[in-house]
Amino acid sequence: MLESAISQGLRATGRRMTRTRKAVLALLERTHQPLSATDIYSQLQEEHIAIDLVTVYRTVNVLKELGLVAQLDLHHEGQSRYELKEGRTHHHHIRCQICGKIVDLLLCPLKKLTKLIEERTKFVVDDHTLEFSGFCPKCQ
Amino acid sequence: MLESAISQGLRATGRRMTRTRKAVLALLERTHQPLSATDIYSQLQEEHIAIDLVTVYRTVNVLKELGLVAQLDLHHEGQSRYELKEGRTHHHHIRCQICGKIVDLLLCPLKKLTKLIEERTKFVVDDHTLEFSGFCPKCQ
DNA sequence: ATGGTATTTGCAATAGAGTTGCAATAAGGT
DNA sequence: ACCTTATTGCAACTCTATTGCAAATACCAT
Ligand SMILES: [Mn+2]
Ligand SMILES: [Mn+2]
Ligand SMILES: [Zn+2]
Ligand SMILES: [Zn+2]
Repeated sequence: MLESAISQGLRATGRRMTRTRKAVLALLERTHQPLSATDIYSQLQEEHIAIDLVTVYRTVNVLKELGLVAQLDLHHEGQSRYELKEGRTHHHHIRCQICGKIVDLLLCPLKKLTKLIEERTKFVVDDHTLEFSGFCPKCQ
Repeated sequence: MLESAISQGLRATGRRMTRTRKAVLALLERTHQPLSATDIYSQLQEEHIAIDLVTVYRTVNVLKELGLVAQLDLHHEGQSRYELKEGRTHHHHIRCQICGKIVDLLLCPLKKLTKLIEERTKFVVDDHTLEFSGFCPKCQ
């Protein structure tokens, strides 16, 4: 189970598995859209799980430090979104400009390009972001 | 000259070419890095050109509406940057994680990929963002 | 050149995302 | 059950960006 596997990662860095961390993890686990901090906050409110918004921020930051969660900064969305990495490989997203729906693109086409860029720019490439936006089937 | 060409675009939309718009345009024209609003503000301060920060924001938004300026939201930079489109074609950037240097990547490798994504997701793709980060030659 | 009018500007207030300080609470090893 | 240390909630705060409004200014018509 994810929760106990994660407890280990938490303890290994002197951290503790808490009620709020369980709740955030469980929500991310069962949700298939990347969620913003306020999404997480209000979803847990609806489920009558008491958690402060600041705790949501601290929780996603811890999970990010442990490498369990990816932070997405989508273009023209004023806030970050978070999704579990668990199992899933590196991938990118497309977002509908009308309804906001976000779909995974289960591919990353940038391996070759990275080498080309390193040759041309003399940078060492460490990371990249790639995101598409447009109109989903329902909103066309 | 850029300024008079732009005056036309401004007037065509019932707008006016002003002292502050000239100053922001001239700065973007002579600078080769994408600039944030506060960059523009403080650079003009140094040049003893009086302009309020809110006017900088309003100016880049107008230039964006006219299609003269591109807004970049780079990953993990809390603020947007702006660069003139004048002459330059669609392109992407790489940023140094140490010194913040931003270099143009004079290519966009996403035309074929866009079609593939449209077929797979049934979205109509309208836009994309692509950005690399790493370590520049000096900071390695 | 002068005047009239709509646009633009600066200032102050405001909004929204995210962070920080600190006392109270709770996790978990003993 | 106890003790120590990490975590939480609340409030205050930071930072980027936007909005309302009165004063200033661009620019068109005279
Ligand atoms: Mn995803
Ligand atoms: Mn550029
Ligand atoms: Zn990728
Ligand atoms: Zn492109």
